[in-house]
Amino acid sequence: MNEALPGFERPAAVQRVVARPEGRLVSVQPDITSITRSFTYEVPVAWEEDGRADKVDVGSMVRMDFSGRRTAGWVTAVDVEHDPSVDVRPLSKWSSVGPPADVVELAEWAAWRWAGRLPHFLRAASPPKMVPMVRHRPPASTVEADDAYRSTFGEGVTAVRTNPADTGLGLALAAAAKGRALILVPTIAWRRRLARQLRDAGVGVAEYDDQWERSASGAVTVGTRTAAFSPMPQIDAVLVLDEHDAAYKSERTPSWNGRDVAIERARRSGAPCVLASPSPSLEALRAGDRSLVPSKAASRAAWPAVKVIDMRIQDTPGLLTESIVDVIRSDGPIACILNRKGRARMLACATCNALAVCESCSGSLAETDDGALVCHRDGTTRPKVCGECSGTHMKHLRPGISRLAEDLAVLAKREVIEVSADSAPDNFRANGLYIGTEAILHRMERARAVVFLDFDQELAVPRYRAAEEAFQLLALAARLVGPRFHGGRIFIQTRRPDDVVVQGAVQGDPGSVAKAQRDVRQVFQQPPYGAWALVSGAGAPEFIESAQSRAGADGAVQFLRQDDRWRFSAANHDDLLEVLNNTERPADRIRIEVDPLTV
DNA sequence: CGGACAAGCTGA
DNA sequence: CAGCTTGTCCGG
Repeated sequence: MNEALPGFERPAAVQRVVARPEGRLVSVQPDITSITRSFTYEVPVAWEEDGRADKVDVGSMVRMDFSGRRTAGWVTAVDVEHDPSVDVRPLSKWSSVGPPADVVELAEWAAWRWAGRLPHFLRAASPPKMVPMVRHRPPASTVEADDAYRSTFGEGVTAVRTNPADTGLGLALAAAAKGRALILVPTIAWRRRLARQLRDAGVGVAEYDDQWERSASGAVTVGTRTAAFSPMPQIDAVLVLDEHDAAYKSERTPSWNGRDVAIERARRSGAPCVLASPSPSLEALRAGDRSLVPSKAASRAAWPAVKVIDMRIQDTPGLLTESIVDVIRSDGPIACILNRKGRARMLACATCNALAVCESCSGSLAETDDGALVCHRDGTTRPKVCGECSGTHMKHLRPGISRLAEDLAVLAKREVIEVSADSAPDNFRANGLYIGTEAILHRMERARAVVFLDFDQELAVPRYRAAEEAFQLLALAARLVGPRFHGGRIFIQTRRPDDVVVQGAVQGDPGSVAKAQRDVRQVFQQPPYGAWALVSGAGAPEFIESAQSRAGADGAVQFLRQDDRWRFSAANHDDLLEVLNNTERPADRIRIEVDPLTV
């Protein structure tokens, strides 16, 4: 249409093609998610005169004409060969310093590892505002590591089990004592706190990504998952605090994990890497060349006192038992936890109080419309009969939080403050009684006691990581209430008092939980002893079909259909990603989630 | 992603 | 068969 109108020709720049390029040639990845390859451009000869040409390096952020429009991009290679069969256009602008060459390579690795697109990772690695230049500064580390942490940063990867109340400052200082340290934390609040503490201790700190330029100049860098792509010119130590935290995993596609990028980055830099957590993930224990755990006595002392309330032998019905009356009437901030997430209904036998669980997988059973019991995990059904005593009367165990809050107020003889995702108090009163979901544990900084009103719900979640997640909640509660000599107490109401997760907290022994989990995961080849990915979306059926024909009959990758999504599983990531990355993408959208947490 | 162009559809 | 929609390809 435009071409037909006189005087409305396209701008000359768009049509200009360099027939025989005179300047240096570079590869550029356009900042367009669906474009997954680089294209050759010329560095304009005129840039040689004013020094702009010297700034064009791998990672540089530039602008150029691409397919008829002006687009941003990253230089992914310099001094590339001229291919006479394609036109070469000049770069139109040098925009900013970008990620250094090793981070561009790291981003390429991450795109492979999570079957994602390169621009996504390059964005995470890029400055939020344009940076005209970076001056490298020598590391100004005058700190000395505490004796307790002096040998923590050794060769390779070390999984460190911390005390629940450990703020990570000691480890962070030990990392900074090594030189240019990269420190990852799960939340921005933690980043700010730790950066302030390090500054107070005399460490020059950059907070990623707000202080991108400072990070690029070589400062000790603290940040959340994206900081794994920080532009530090050199890395002498990597520290990941609370490495088990699900916040390290991006919930959007590609759902990459900052901890795992940090491990890879440390490996590539030859830097020691410490993965710290009060409840280490099996992934960290497996990735670690060694692990450091406190003695059983020290660990026990660092945990709060844990009181288990056996719900099978309670006289009063409901979740508000006699055993918690004293604590909810006592002083100090008290948190009562009742997770309502997931609408899974649970049933218990009216006669013997046994929880209705699946015989094959011990997932919780819900009641179907026609009165049978169905397992959330594997879908098996059985008649509404108690597995313990053959009783046929079942009671529902799922009161709502608001209802419970009223009863709790009566019982506690004080005001009860309800906390949920959308109604959270700005600050927690020193003497308040709170009830809500596990979000409370993430919001409060300190508590006198934490009461898990219905811990079976955590144990019975139909996911392979249920036990690990349940124990992480207990570790979080342990952090809030502090060690037993501090008076910190946790109350666990459960029908499974002997469960390894509950006993792990009672004994203050996370190791026993990890060991039990490891055995199960190894037998069933679950992560990290196998690699999983979920594929869903409109294009999924087509994708699965070509993936299956590609994987062939040798069976390196298995395919399991779960409703409208498929689970790919393989013995390791190499086998899994070989299929995921080399299977042609269908026209319809698909979502690939490598290492899903909620299966 | 988004422009270019091809092939398919529709109404007179 | 013009005029429009929908689909597929490809970019330096």
